[in-house]
Amino acid sequence: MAPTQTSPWKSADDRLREREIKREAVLRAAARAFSERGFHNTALEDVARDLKVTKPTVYYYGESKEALLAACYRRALDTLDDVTLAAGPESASARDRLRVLIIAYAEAILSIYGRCLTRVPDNSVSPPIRTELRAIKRTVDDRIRAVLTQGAEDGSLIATDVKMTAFAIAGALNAAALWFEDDGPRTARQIGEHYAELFVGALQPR
Amino acid sequence: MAPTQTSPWKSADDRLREREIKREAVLRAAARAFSERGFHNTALEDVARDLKVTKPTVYYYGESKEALLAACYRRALDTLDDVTLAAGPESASARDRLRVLIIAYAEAILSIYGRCLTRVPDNSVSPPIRTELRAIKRTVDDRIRAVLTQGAEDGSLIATDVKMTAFAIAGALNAAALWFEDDGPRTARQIGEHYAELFVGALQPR
Amino acid sequence: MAPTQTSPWKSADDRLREREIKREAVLRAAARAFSERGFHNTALEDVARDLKVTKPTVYYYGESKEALLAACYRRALDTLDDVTLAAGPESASARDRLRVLIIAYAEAILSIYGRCLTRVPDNSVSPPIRTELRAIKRTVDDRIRAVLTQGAEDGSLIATDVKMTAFAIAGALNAAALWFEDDGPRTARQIGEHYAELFVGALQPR
Amino acid sequence: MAPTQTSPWKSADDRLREREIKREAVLRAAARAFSERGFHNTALEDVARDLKVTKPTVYYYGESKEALLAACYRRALDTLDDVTLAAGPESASARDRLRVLIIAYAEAILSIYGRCLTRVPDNSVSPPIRTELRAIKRTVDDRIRAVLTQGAEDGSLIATDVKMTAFAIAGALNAAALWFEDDGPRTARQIGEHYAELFVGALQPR
DNA sequence: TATGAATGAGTATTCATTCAT
DNA sequence: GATGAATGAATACTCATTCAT
Repeated sequence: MAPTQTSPWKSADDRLREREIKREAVLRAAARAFSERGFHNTALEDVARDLKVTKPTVYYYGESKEALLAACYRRALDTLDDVTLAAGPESASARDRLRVLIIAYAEAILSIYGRCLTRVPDNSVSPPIRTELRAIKRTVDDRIRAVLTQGAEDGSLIATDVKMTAFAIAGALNAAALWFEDDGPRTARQIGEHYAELFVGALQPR
Repeated sequence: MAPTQTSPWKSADDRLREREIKREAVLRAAARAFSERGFHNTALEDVARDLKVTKPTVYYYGESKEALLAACYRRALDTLDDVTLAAGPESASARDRLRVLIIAYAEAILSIYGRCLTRVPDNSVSPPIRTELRAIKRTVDDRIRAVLTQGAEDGSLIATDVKMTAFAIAGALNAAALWFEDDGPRTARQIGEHYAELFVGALQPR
Repeated sequence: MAPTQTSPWKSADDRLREREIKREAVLRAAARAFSERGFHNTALEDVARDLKVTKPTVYYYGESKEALLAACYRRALDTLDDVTLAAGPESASARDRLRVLIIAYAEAILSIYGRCLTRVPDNSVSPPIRTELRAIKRTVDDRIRAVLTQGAEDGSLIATDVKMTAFAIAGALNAAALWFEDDGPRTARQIGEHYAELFVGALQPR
Repeated sequence: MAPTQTSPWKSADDRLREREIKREAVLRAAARAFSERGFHNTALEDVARDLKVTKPTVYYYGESKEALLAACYRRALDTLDDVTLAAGPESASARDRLRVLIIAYAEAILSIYGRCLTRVPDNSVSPPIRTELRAIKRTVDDRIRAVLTQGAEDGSLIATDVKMTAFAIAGALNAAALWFEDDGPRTARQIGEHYAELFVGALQPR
């Protein structure tokens, strides 16, 4: 509900919110440019132009080009972290959980940040940040393995080699992020469902 | 057999051969640097230093930086093209052919050129070259699909969705190229065998 | 004692006074930063941070960065002008006047503004301002020469080459401003006395 | 003697020599620009223009702007180090040695590198380099003090306060470097002689 | 008064590429 | 064949300055 009397001055709160919105816009523009044109083929000037602002404004919201990339990576990985954690109730069968997880993973990895993560090699961020990012990747990988292990135990999935199977699933989904486009014929969710069907089918005990 | 009288001057033939050897060395050094440090984080000066020569020498064997990258890509794709074409006699069962193909694909994609192909985004080569390369990729993909289709027909494999299955297989193998190292614990062949087992097992009719 | 009824609103007078105090604080902070870190290595943001305000506030009290520097220079030169003018009564012997003058000069040149003057080259202010400043320097120099000339006349000092002697005295004192620190072992006055002793002794007729 | 047959190709030796000459030219141009316009008011592009080359050429001979400044400083300090070391035979009277030393110091400090040293504050070089430079300054200062001490001992000079006297001498000479110009009315040597006369006279025992 | 946001202008630095030797 | 020298073009980043609020 809007206040009866709206002040033309923004409250401190509004300003903070607006700032967050703008920073998010900068990050999205960067992620889009980086994933489409490549990190080094993108000048921050390009990002600025896409946003219809000037270069220093981009710097006002993002410390440096590298920091921008790192922030995009983190957005992607944090989302992956969240969604893989929440992949269905532990009470459900591993098969159902795997289905949910694959779909959620697909949606995350096919998002603009996810595409940035898979398409831009991490050579361009400093080793400490690289290490930090790899730790999250590892966590996400562990979540996939956990479901497969559960499946081997409850008999709802065959998983002779949990590690490799997890790699194959993630690899296949990541590969999809290399060609996926927002305005393509299928939505991220549809692709996720397709892959879920494929893998759950392939891992179905006979 | 060496000639009875060896001249200190090289024959035109020798010269050509030597030139080929040197060009190959330049390409390998470039592929290694590009895949390890990234295309734009690699200065041709670095490549030159690795070879213990100077920058103009690199130019003597490689037209330009972009051309060097394109040549690395082609080396990788041509090999993939060759090995997928030769994946077992058409007379063999699709299951056996798939096994052979996966192993051969793995060896190719885990080679230094294959790693360059998977790790370096193709944003940095000109659109025409990109198109050319994608055509070869498509051919290779078709080879995988063909084996899967054959498997669906001869009953040695289940492949409800040939296209996606092919993508998943290639995606998983390509993903392996992101972390594979020449001096790691397992050889490319071993990894290939592992994946072959995994996929052939998963696609086994019940 | 406070007025019986204090208004929470400041009088126009108070406001002016407060403004002067704040401007002085800005100038001192600028002088300190410029002399310690250098003019170009100091961003106005740094000055603002030292004062715990923001950049536009600094602009509110100082027209521009260059104007700030010019104001610091003027503070220093005006003080030098004042103290060298007041160096002892004309009736005193030149020797005594020189002693007083050297001490006063030392105190002025070792102040924060004096250090700013000696440490920051005047390349960064516009030629017109440079000219203006040099005129004051010249005046100050003339004051020193006048005392030396008086000494040559009244026989209390030997000064075969007034011009060079004046240069040497000023040069030595200015040089001290390059290493002097407020919290060093000796006060500005002590250093001044030391130099006074040195020069008066050296210029003592035999 | 030129060889009877001059080859149009430069020998490796010639090349090295030429390179040294060019590097020296770059340093001199940098020192000139830095001391006249100030370090930060000089763009390397300006230096390049003075030399009629392009910016990257300047980089070919000088690692970075800071390194260029440091090299200028070192040129100046090394010369000061050399000439103060060689200030007359130890057998000579301290008075004569002081005369020689002041003249030599003056010539060094009034050279283009010396002027760069006195006019450009060392805020712009990194702390390690600053430390290194200050060590040389200290050595030079010690040389002056040593002569004064010798003078106090052999009775050829009065020096009640060796440390301050040395500071005064160096300060006065350094100050001269602030206004000296190559095409001014007096040569560096003349100025040096003038100062030598002044100080030796002032320090003459009565 | 004081501040958050935005910008114009400038500059150090890098690097692919060329060319005379 | 191979190299030292030189350059054109690009780009990240900084900072003084302004303005609406």
